[in-house]
Amino acid sequence: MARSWFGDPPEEQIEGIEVCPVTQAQDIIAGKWKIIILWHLSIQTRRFNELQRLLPNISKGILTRQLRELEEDQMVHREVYKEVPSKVEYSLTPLGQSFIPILHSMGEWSKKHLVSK
Amino acid sequence: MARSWFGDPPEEQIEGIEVCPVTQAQDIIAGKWKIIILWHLSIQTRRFNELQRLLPNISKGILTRQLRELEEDQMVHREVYKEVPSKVEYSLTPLGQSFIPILHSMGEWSKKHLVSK
DNA sequence: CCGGATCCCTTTGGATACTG
DNA sequence: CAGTATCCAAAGGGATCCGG
Repeated sequence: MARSWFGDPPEEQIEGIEVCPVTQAQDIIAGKWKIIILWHLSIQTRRFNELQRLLPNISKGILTRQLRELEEDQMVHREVYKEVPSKVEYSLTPLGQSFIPILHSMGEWSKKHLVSK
Repeated sequence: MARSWFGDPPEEQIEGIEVCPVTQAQDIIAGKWKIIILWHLSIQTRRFNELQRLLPNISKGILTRQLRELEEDQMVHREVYKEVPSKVEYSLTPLGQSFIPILHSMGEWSKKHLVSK
């Protein structure tokens, strides 16, 4: 698309409306299990296997990936213990903890409005 | 998946922990644009074209699909005006409105914690 | 055995052209 | 204006295998 004008044809936004702020959050909590994982971790620190058992039918691979992504987004902390049967604990980072109220609101909202859906 | 056992083989849950409640919510707000759309509608009712312009680069097809899914989940109401240049307005249903506090919390959280991520 | 990497398939998102 | 239909690309998810 050639810009055949001089000057600087502005991007033609709708009135000066800025991009809504939830876009960032959306990005972090996307993924089929992210919110659920965060919710469980908001209750207590969990080991890998515990998480897997808590989640309906998630596979190891997926769980690993979702956790890694949450780690990259600074939401989850991963603590590896160098033991014989290896042991890894996941917990919320400060950023993750700051998200807890929202998680619990969502939990309440779910229980209240989505009962038997 | 056939249950080849008599009795009722318990699902081998970890201690009596029930499925976390956010699962339902997760399902509704999954989808790349759902939260963003809901957020915009929480500010005011919008027409199809307005939404399309408010969202960065969403295509008609996707926008339609996301809106339809939100409609199925009773989050969004679709009002069609039988006029010559057709006109459709989207707004939040009562259920959708009950979700507003969470949307705004997420917005605040985003602004506060994810500034320049 | 625990945790994770790999591979493959399904689902989702997206560009474009066409319709009422 | 507000969609549908089609086709394509990309992401996401899941079974299996690998390293300690």
